[in-house]
Amino acid sequence: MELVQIYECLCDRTRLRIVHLLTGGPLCVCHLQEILDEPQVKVSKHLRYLKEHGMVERERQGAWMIYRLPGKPPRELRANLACLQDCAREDATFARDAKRAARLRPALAKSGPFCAC
Amino acid sequence: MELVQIYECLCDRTRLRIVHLLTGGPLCVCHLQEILDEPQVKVSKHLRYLKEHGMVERERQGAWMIYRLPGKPPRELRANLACLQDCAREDATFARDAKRAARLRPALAKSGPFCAC
DNA sequence: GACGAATATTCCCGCGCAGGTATATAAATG
DNA sequence: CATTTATATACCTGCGCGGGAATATTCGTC
Repeated sequence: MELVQIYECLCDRTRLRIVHLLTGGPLCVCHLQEILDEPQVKVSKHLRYLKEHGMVERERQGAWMIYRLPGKPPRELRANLACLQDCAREDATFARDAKRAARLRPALAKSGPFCAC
Repeated sequence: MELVQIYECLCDRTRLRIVHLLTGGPLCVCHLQEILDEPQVKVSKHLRYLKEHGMVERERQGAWMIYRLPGKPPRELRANLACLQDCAREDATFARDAKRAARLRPALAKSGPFCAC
């Protein structure tokens, strides 16, 4: 993985928020959509971008599509994700995103057929 | 400084190399140009971009223009620069850039009126 | 002030990306 | 199979960026 590709993935606000959220664990699209408060197509397209650039993996779970960070991230990615987590701690938007995610993750664990959105 | 702006500055190969080089200390444009082996206009425009985004500062020194990283970088920038330095250590291009810079910096210290290019 | 060296700017082009609208696919449910 | 939910894709638009060619500016030297 090229270092510059990591920065290409992070240089958009929405993508940056998504990656930061996935830092806290996997999420489905509709949860991301609700947390970010952005239109579905926007979230979906950024997820596609991230997937095509090796930044995220996805896995179908019934009607949901679960996105997660790579299981075995290369060293540069791990370093940058740690840095991102560190920096995000002082940012209001990132903090709010994380709080919302914490409220929604239990629903994912239950893994019912339909989303709670 | 917005976190995403840092990534915007680093998401281009040439800019990434420039910022990494400045991590090792200030450099003038013609030295950057020689190290990167890129046309002058390309280097100059990326430097302009970096300056307008608060990533670098510049100072005239005779005929030269010396570029450097900000004297008091905010926390997020410091963290990301450290991360970049760490990641760059394992990359052939960054290593070669740094080696070339080490050979040219003494000329900057002498600070004659004209460049040694 | 003429010249050369160092650097910046202007003008142009092409491409890729961000965003939106509408439509398509896939899965679960009845 | 029809419907609803979840997600993806196709198509269009506008804009900003990367890159090159040519020109301008700034500084030092003679």
